[in-house]
Amino acid sequence: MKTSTFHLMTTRETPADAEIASHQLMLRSGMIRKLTAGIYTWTPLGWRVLKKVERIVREEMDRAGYLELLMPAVQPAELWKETGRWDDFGDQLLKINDRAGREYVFGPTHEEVITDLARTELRSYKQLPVTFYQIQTKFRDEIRPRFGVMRAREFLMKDAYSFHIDESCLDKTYREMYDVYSRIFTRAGLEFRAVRADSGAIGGSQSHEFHVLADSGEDQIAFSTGSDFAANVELAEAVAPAAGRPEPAEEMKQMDTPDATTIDDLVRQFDQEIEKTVKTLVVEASDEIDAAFIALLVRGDHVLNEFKAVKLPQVASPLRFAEEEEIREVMGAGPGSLGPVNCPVPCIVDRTVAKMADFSAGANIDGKHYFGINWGRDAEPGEVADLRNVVEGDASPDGQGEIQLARGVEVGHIFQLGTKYSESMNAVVLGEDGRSHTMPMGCYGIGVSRIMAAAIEQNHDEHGICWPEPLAPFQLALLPMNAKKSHRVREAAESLYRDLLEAGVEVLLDDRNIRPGVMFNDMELIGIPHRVVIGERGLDEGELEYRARTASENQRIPLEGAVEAILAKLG
RNA sequence: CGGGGCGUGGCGCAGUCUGGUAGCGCACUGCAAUGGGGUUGCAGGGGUCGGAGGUUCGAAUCCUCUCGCCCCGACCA
Repeated sequence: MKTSTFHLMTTRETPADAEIASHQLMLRSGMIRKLTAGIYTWTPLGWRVLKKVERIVREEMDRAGYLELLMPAVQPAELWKETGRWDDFGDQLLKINDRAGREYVFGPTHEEVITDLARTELRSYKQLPVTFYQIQTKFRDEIRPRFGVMRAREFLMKDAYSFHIDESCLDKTYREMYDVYSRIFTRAGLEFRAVRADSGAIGGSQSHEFHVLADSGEDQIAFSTGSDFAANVELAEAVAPAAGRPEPAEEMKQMDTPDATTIDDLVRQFDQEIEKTVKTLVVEASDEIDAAFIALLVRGDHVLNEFKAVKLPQVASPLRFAEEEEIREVMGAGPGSLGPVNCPVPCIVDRTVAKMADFSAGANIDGKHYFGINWGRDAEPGEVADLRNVVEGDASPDGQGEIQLARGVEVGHIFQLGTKYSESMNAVVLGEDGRSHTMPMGCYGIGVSRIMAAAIEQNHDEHGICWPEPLAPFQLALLPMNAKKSHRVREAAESLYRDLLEAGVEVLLDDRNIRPGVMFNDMELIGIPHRVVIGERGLDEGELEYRARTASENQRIPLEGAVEAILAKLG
C-alpha cells in the first residue's frame, strides 16, 4: 500500500472530548470517526486493525472446532418476550418498529436467537456438544457512552453459545473455552488476567472475566503475586491477618473528642495510627434478627464492601444505611461517635477488626471516643465476618502470595448459563435414555472493538500507538527521504517496496511529497512496528536504516539482501 | 435519571457580559524556496454562528422553546 492512495488522515490536535489515550490516539491517527454519541465509523486504517483482531479470534475459535455462523442483528420482540428480557433487559435494549408497527430489537446479544435456532435444529444428544459463534455488530444503548470505542453503543463482538446434554459436558467446554480465550489474548500480545466473576443469581454457575491490565480500566481487580488467583475487587475475599490478636497493653480510657466526627479527624487531632481505629456503620437489619439495625465494624482505613455486607443473613437487602435521626434514636449518639463499647445493637465485626487490640472508636456518646479498647475485656466482638474490600498487601485468599490491585478493561467474559434460556424457550433434545433433556448452555463473549482500544491503552508512548505486531495495520513503513528530488531514492524505494510485497510483507510506502519529519511522526502516531528509511546518504554507503517502533536507535542494514534482513526483523 | 458545561469553516478555539452584519491557529488549494524530525514566504477557497420563534432599524451576541454533544454523580460516620 502507498500512502498516496491510502486514505491516511492524521491530525495534530486532539479532539476536545477524548479523555483517554486510546480514544485520543484512535481519533488522531484517523482510525475511527465519530458519527454520533457512542457510534463510530471505522476508517480503512482502523478497519485493518479490527480485522486483525477478528482474524485472531476467528482462527482460534475455528481451531477449537467451534462453528461460525451469522445471526440477524434485528430480532423480533416475541423472542425477547418469551424469555422475559423484553422487560428485564432495561433501557440498554434498543427497541424499533417497522412500518406496520411491529416491534423489534437491535440485538445487544443473541441468546434468544441462538436458542431458537437450537430448539429447531438440535434433536438428539448425538449432536452435542456443539458451539456456535459469530462476529457481529451489537447495539447497547449505554447510559453514558464514553472513551470512544471502549464503551460505545454500537460495537463489534464475538459471541459464542454452547449446547450440552448435561452439566459436566458444559463444564468441559467451559474449561476448553477458558484456554481458547487465554490463547487469543496471548496471541494478540496483551497482558491480561482471567478473573473469577460473580456467579450471579444462577446457582452453581461459573463465570470468568478476562481483563486487559490498563490504568484507565473501568474495573478494579485484585490478583495474587504468588498464584493465578484473580478476582473483582468487590468479590475478592479479605482474609484475616495471620498473626493472632495481641494482648491488651493499654487501659481503656474515655476521651473528649468534640471536633472529631470522622476517622480522619481522629487520626489528625489525636495522633492516632489509622490502623488503630475502627469505624462503625449502622445499617438496616433483616427480619432474621430481633433488631431494627445492626452495626458493621471495619478498620478506619478499610472500606466496607456492600456486596459482602448485603449477603449476611442479618443485613437487610437491599443494603440501607441508617439515617442520622435513626442512628441517634437507637445508638444514643450521632454518626461520628459510634463504637462497639456499650453498643445497643448487634455488631458484626470484620475479620481484621476482630484481631485488633488497643484500638479507638466512638463511645456512643456525642463528642466522646474510647481509646485503648480491647475485645473481651471492653466489648464483645459478636459475629466475625468478611466485610471489607481487599487492599494491596493483604494475603491472597488461596494462601499463596500477596494481593495486588490493578485496573482492567473487560475484554472477554465466559459464562455457564445453565438452562435459563433453554428452559424458558423449551430447547430440549432426546438423551441416550430416550427422554427429553433441557440443554445446559454456555455463552462466551469477546469485545472485538474494545480489544483494539485496550491494546492501545497498554501500548502507547508520547509519539503515538505502539501496536503489538499481530494487531498492527501494517508491519513495515518504508520511508524514502526526499524522493521528489532523488530518482535514486525513488527507484530504490520502489524496488524494495515491490520485493517486500512479493515476500508477503504488509508494507506501507510513504510516497507523499512531504517533509521527513511529518512522515516519521505519522508513522509513529499510527504505530507501525517497523520502519525502514531510504536516503541518499545511506545509498552512498549501500545501506538502509532500520528502526523498531519502540527502539530509540537506528540500525544499518546492507542494501544487498535487504529483504531477507528485514524479514528477519519482522519475526 | 440528577447536577454542571458546551454547540461559531474539517479540527482546536476567540468573539457573546457592553447588539452594528464574523476572526485566529491547524488542515485544505496554487506558486516559489527548502529538503533526515510536524520548514518558510506569497496568494487563495471555505462558515450566517445547532434549530425554531421572538425583541430590535439591526442579533453569533438579548429572551423563549427545542435538538445535539460532553463532563461529574450510585463508599457516608
